Amino acid sequence: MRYHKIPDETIRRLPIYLRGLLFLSEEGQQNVSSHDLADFLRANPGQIRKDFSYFGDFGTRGVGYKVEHLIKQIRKILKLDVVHKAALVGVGNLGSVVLAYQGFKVYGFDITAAFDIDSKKIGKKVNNIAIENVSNIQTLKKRKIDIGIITVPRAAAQETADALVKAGVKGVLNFSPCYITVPKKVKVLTIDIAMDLARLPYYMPSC
Amino acid sequence: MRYHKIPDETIRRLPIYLRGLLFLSEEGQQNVSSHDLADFLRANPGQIRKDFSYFGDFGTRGVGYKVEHLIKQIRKILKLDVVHKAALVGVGNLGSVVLAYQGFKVYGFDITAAFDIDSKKIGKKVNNIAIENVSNIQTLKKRKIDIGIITVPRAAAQETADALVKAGVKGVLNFSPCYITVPKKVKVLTIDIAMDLARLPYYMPSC
DNA sequence: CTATGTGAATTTATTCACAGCA
DNA sequence: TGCTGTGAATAAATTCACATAG
Repeated sequence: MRYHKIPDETIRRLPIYLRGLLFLSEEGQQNVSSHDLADFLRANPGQIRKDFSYFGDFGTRGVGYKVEHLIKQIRKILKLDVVHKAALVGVGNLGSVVLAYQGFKVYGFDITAAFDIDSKKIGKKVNNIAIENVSNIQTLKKRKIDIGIITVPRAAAQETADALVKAGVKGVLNFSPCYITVPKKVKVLTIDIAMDLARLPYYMPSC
Repeated sequence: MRYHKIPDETIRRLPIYLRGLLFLSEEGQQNVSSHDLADFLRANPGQIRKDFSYFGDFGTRGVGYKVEHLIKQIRKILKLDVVHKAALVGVGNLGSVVLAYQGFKVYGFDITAAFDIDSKKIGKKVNNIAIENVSNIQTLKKRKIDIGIITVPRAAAQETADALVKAGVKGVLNFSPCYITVPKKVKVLTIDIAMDLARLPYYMPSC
C-alpha cells in the first residue's frame, strides 16, 4: 500500500459497505469476498477492493475479508469508533422522527439533547430526551456534544447553525432546504429529500 | 450547442439549481447571472454555465438568465413539468412525516394514496389522505400513480417494492436501509439518512 | 487455484480561458 | 463592456488486467 489521496467517492461508499457488512454480520457470516459483497450491494468487486486498498491490506489473498475485522476498520476510518454526541434543534414532525430513529446508534451517534423555541414543548420528553429551551444550546460544549442536527423551518436554519457553531459543534446535519454558512472548521451536510425525489422522473423510463 | 452525453453529476445538480432559482423567484428576482447563482449556492459559475449548456442556450450574453425561464427549462429537463402522482406505503412515524411534507408539491409530486398493513390505521386520514389496506396497491395503475414511496420496516421493503412494481409504478423512493431488486425498467432511489450522517465525523476537523 | 492489491488504461467530470454575441 | 457558451486542458474516478500472496 502506497500513499494515495482518498477520493471523496470512496468515503461516500464506505458507509454503504459498512451497512452491508453489518447486515452480513447479523446473519452470522464471518468471511466475505469482494465479489460476494459486490453481489449483495450491487456494486463492482474491483472498486470495493480499490476502495479498501487506500487504507491498508484488510483482506487475505485467496480467502477474502473477515467481516468483523472489516467493520472495525471502516468504523475507524470514518471515525465512527468513538461515540459522537449530537443535539437536535427543532422538535417538530421531522425532528421527532429523527429523535426517535434508532438507526443512528449503530454508527456511533447518540442524540443526547433536544431543543425547541416553543414553550409548550419545553420540558416534555420525546424518546426519553427532555426538550430544552434553545437558549440552552450554549451548554453543548460543556456537555461534550460535537454534532448539531437542524430540523427547524428554513427561515430559522441559519441562526440555529450560528448558535450551534458558537456552542462549539464541529459538524452539522442540516435538514432545512437551504444552504447555511459556517466557519471553514465546521462541516455541514445538508439533506433535502426533495433533491433526490426531483431526479427520479428523469430516470424513469417511458415517462 | 452540440450533442453531448449528459453527465449524471449534472442531473444531480439540476434540482439544487432549481431550488435556488425558486427561492430567488420568490424573492422577486427576475434575472440572474451564473456568477450570482454560484455565489448564492456556493457553486462554480463555469460549471453552472456548462451544466445548462448541455440542454440549450438558456441565457443572454452580457445579461444572464431569466429566472422564470430557467425554472421552466429545468423543470422540463427533469420531467417535473407534468404532475407525478405518488403512493406511500407504510404510514408509521416516518411515513406520516413524508405524507405531511409540503415540500414535494413544488417539484410536481402529489402523494394521493397511502397504504398500511395495520387494520387499526386503515380508514384513518393523514393529511387528508385516507389510509388503505396494502391489498389495494394493485389499483395504482388505474389511478395513474407512477411513483411509489416505501416507508415500511426493512424486512418488508422488498415485498412492498414487488407489489408496487406489479402495480405498474415506474419509480420508487425507498427509505428502508437496504437494497431492493426491481426490473430494469423501474428506477429506484434509496435514501438512508444514516449513510450521510456516517460520513460527517470523517470530515469533521480536529475530531 | 483463488481472491486480493494495485499500477496502467480508460472513462468521466471539472476547470480554464477565451471566442462570440447582446 | 459583460456574461454566456464551449472547446481544450486538467483532474478525478472507474475499470481493467495481472502480478502476488495464501
